[in-house]
Amino acid sequence: MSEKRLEQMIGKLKNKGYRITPQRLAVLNILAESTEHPDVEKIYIQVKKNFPTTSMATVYKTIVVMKEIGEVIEIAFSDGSSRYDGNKPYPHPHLICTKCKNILDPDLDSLKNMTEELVNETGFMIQSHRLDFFGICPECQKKMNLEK
Amino acid sequence: MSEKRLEQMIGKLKNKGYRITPQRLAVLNILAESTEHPDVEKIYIQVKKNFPTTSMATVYKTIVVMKEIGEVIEIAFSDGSSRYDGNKPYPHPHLICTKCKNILDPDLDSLKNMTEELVNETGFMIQSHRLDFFGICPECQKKMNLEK
DNA sequence: CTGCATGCAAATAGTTTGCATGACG
DNA sequence: CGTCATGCAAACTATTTGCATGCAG
Repeated sequence: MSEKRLEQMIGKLKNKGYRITPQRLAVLNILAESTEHPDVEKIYIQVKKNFPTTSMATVYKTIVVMKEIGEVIEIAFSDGSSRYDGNKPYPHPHLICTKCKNILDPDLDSLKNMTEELVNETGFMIQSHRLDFFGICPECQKKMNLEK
Repeated sequence: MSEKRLEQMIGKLKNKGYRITPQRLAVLNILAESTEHPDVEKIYIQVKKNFPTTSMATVYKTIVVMKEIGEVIEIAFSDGSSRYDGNKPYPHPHLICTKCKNILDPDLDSLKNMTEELVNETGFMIQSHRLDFFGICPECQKKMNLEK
């Protein structure tokens, strides 16, 4: 499944004339496999396990390339941090726990209707969107109750 | 109308024990009046017109305070830039033109339903959200057609 | 082989902080 | 008057860039 995803990413890279290096592959692997929307730090740590010489710069450069060719999306937060998603590199809703920082991808079909409504009302040509919900996940709610 | 908004902001500041300085007032004025979601730069330029000695640091510090007391929201984008809204300092949808960078506040009542749906499905306790649509506004669409 | 990718270090940009001075309450 | 805010400059942090070397194609 995410095996396929990795193939897709590699294919697109080759198509665009980029080279497939071991470091890039390692970064792609994490971006393709991970459904947890990792940040740069996390990717870097992971990549170093297999490729100890890898530099932060390479991780950043790889992400820039992947964003450019539309195979990775960035989710930037107001605190300056960013998380990345190469598993579903298209706009989709996020459900973010402000306690444990986990990010889920809920299904929200009604979003399509909302977009259509917006087009009709405003005349905008919609290109993409961003929908994040912030809250406390059930697990963290339990923990908070126990602490009291 | 936004006169009232300014009063609100001032009141909250006083309540929390913060002082009302001319520089803060100037920043608050812009944040309260403006429906265009200005960035720090824009606020700074405006404030300098009336208070030439004002520093960037003061603008930043004022924004930090206003965010803390919930009277201003920040909209951070993936390119690192941020825009601020003191006119409607609560979560609401944005409609952003990627050409001219204008930001509108559309009405989308169905968002409430969406949130309820989410709570039922996931058990999350929702605290806030962020909903941005990116596209081309009607004016920019016209310009693009003329250029062809 | 040729040129793009790597990785180190230096540069950058936006934001934050420390501190002496000034002014709100 | 005491304390907090200002404004300058320095510090900081995350990201980007330049360049010599390495390696993919």
